[in-house]
Amino acid sequence: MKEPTFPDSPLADLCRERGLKLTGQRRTIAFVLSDSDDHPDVEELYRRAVEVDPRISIATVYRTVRLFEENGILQRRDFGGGRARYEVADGDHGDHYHLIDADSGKVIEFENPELDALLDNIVREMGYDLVTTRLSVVGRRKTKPRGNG
Amino acid sequence: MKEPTFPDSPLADLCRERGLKLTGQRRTIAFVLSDSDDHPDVEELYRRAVEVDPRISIATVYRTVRLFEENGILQRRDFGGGRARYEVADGDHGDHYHLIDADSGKVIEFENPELDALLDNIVREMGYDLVTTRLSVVGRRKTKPRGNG
DNA sequence: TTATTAATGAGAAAGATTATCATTTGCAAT
DNA sequence: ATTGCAAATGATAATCTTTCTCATTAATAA
Repeated sequence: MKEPTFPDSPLADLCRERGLKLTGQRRTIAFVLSDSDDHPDVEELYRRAVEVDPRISIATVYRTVRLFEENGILQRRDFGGGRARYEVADGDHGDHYHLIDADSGKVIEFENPELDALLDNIVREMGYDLVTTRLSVVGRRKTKPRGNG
Repeated sequence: MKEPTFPDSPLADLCRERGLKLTGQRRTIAFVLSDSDDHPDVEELYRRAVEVDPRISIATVYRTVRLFEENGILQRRDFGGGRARYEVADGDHGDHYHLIDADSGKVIEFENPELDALLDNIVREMGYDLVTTRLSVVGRRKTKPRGNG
């Protein structure tokens, strides 16, 4: 049998809480996701999952990632490059945003309550309730902002 | 020969200004784009272009759209649904943003100087110069905000 | 443990985009 | 206007990501 043993991750618990069947594969993928603080694509998630349990197929990673997204456990992101990337969804309040370094492509996360409030306001004044915000700003590192340049 | 006759569009001029060879197909695609105020995908652009000049292939639309994006003439957008969508790039100031109706998928454009300023500020304080902002908020139409519901 | 129903694996299929290559075209110089 | 040549195009093959199919396997409740 050789089932790999590791504790249930926070995401695995969430999975159960939502009434989703907690299969071995989902447990593994949830574990891997809870362990990640970056924005892996499906291919990368598959690589990490296989390290934990080789008895997993990429089709299942695709399926699970979609399931988790539909259930608000994951959020899909598009940073260009043709493939979707995923990260654990934020809680009820305090979305976070992404700054992408124009030169290196590096993704830097940030939060900003003032921005949260402003967006909420703008959307409300247009007659809508805010559901999700997808914001990424592309920036270029400033050339030594100190002194007189 | 049967070359369709229509004036050079603003985008065609831009194309020339950037030193790009202005072929018949590019002229047609530029014309179609200048004429569009929505966010067509490549398939849709192809449809519109063929109406103007049937001697055009979808491969060329893909190529042109990529070329224009690389030269800052177009901006690629991702509204979900698996295909890239395009719109004419904003000028130097005043990006615009998108509100997506969660139920209908309709895209509503808006501008907001306060948001422009705040984003600029946030990015600057992180040590970057803002290059592009990609913001779309998903919202759900409020259930009759009048009275006491 | 058994039944039931859903999930999985492996690969085929679909959908979007890019590459290939022979042919055509824009454009600069004649 | 003609010529020459590099670059663009058309048609289609190839690639890449994601979804689907279906026989097999596994999770949950009784």
